[in-house]
Amino acid sequence: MLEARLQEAGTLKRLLDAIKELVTDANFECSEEGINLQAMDNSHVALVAVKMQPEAFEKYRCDRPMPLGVNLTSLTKVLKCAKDDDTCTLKAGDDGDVLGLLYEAKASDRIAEYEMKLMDIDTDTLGIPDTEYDASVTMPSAEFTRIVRDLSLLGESVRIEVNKEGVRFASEGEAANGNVLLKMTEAARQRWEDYDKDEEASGSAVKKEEGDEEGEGAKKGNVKKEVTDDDVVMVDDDDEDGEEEQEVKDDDDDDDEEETDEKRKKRKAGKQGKSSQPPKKPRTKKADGDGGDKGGVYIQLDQHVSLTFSLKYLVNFSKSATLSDTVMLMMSNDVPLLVKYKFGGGSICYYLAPKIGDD
Amino acid sequence: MLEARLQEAGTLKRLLDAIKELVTDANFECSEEGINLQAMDNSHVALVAVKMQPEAFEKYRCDRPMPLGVNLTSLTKVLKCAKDDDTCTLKAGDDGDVLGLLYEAKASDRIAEYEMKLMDIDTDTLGIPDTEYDASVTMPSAEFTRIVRDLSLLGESVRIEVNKEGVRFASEGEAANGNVLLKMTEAARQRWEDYDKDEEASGSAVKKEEGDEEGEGAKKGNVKKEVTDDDVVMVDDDDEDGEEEQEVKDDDDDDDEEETDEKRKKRKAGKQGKSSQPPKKPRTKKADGDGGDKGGVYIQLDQHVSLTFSLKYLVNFSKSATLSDTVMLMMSNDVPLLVKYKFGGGSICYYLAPKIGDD
DNA sequence: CAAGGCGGAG
DNA sequence: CTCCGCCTTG
Repeated sequence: MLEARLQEAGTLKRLLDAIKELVTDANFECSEEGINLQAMDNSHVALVAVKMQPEAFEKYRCDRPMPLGVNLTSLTKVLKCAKDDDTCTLKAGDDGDVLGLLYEAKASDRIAEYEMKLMDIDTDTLGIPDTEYDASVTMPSAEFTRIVRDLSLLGESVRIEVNKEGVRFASEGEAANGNVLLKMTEAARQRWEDYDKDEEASGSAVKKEEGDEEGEGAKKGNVKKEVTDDDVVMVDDDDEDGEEEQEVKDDDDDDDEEETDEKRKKRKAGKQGKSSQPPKKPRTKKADGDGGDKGGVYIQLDQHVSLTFSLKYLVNFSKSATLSDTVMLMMSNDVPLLVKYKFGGGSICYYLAPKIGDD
Repeated sequence: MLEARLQEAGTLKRLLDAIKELVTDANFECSEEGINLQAMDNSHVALVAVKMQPEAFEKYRCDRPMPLGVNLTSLTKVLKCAKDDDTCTLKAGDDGDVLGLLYEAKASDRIAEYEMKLMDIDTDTLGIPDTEYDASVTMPSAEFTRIVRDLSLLGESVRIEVNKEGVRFASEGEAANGNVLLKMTEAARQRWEDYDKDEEASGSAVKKEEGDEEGEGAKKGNVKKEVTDDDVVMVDDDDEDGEEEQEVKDDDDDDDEEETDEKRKKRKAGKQGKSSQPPKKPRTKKADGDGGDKGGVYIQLDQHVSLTFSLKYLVNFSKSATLSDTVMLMMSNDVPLLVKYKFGGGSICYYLAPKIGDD
């Protein structure tokens, strides 16, 4: 029996908007670990993996692992019936042939219930290579969206080159060639150097994706559980209170002359939007001399990489910018690119193999 | 060698948006005088002439005249890759087979470079008739956009009639006829009576367009203006007093026996919209009483003109409203209409021959 | 209200 | 397979 209450139906709506064009049917693998979805895109070129941990939910309960085979087109329709700020509760019985959705308006003067038929889906669960990436680029998701959209006007593919000064996106087309260079900035480094750490600590590092799959399929109860459900509720409440107040006050990111802890947190709240960035310790140093509190990229680099990808897919991936203000691109030569968006209590990862040669 | 740096890429983007549907390929004639473009529209009915003087640029250098044959569709794509407030630098070598575009974010953490292939274009440079226009109408560009869009819903063409009281746009269609009358106002006169002078002084009067092709505008001065301001003001005052009645009479010119409520309403609706026409205040007195600071038209008139044009083209021309709040319509009987928009350091002129007879 | 994406037709 | 028109989204 599954019961998962999401504070904001909008989260789920945006999630489905992000992947519904890539994948039409997928199993929502529900367990006490949360809900995971993994699927090849329709043309079997890209892979999308969504993870929603119990923390993503206001309340989460799942007695035993169960796969819920969902037609995403149908689910999208059903979700359209929710208002973004409705509370959304997912329910499934142990037989798992129907998914119930309950929408409750915050004012609780409106309750809507939907039931969606589920289906059996051949779960061709693919192992995701457990890569240590040579290069990791953390950048504003809107910037990534913009770049791939721009370049897709010119050509079919983009070469992404990372060195420690910056990242370059380059495309060649019939009518024109173009390249965009984003420089690493100190401000970006400070903003993001711990961005992915938090997640590893909480047990959902990139590398773990594969393990999860096997865990679900093969054994049960064996899964790591660093987080208890009780914690989830409490943490969630805390966030609620704190964020509200902070965001109200937040109207100027500009004036960080001297940075107080509070200001710093406020700035984060504003900057991250709906994303989940846990507050990080105050950093007294600031050095935003290189300008802009939104631009810039942060790069971690073991080795120079240069890879070519289909823009069509990247454009599709970039739809997830609605879920987070930040995106990470993880690359190693000759292995699939990982494009990762983190959002409150979860993440969405896209994998795309590089093009070989210069086609 | 050409190097031209534009403060805001948005200017160029808007310029291309304005003409790209009319013209697909054109030569950018670069010289130390600036950049000029002149082309017939695809169906060889209209002519568009763009001028960007060196002052339009933050930095401008062009060692020797060179024509850059540009496919505007491609250029539009490349320009889409710039953010509106990026600095945009155009570069071309002396061989002129490639146009380089460099976009720099103001924060300078983002640099994008594009290279566009150029082409050879048969430069059928057309002499633009060197007309002394009998009538010149200066008005808010948004108003013009609105009027031609409105009327294009009814019919194919519009008759533009100018007398010294105002300008009337009239269309007839299967389902309905409509006409919009804009009156000259004192406020508009004050706003615009010198509007085109500046340009004359700086050597780019309307008549000069043709001259520019050959070299430099030899002469200056264009619209004759025998109309005295005094007359205008007085007339305007009269209008103020008897606005309703005057309009009735105007309508009578066309066909009306007597004014019905319905007609009256139609006319008003047409006249107002988002436009200028300030609500008629009870005859305050002087001309500035008609005071919107945005509405009204300014008319210079030697001779009454009445010409008919294809609305389809005018609607296209009116896209340039993104470039300027003001548009000038210059007319003489039986010669092409000139629709002119001026913007920082440049101008865009459209020429369209009138329809003959009543087709 | 305008632009981009999708679907249908030639 | 390409182009045009309709529909949806920002």
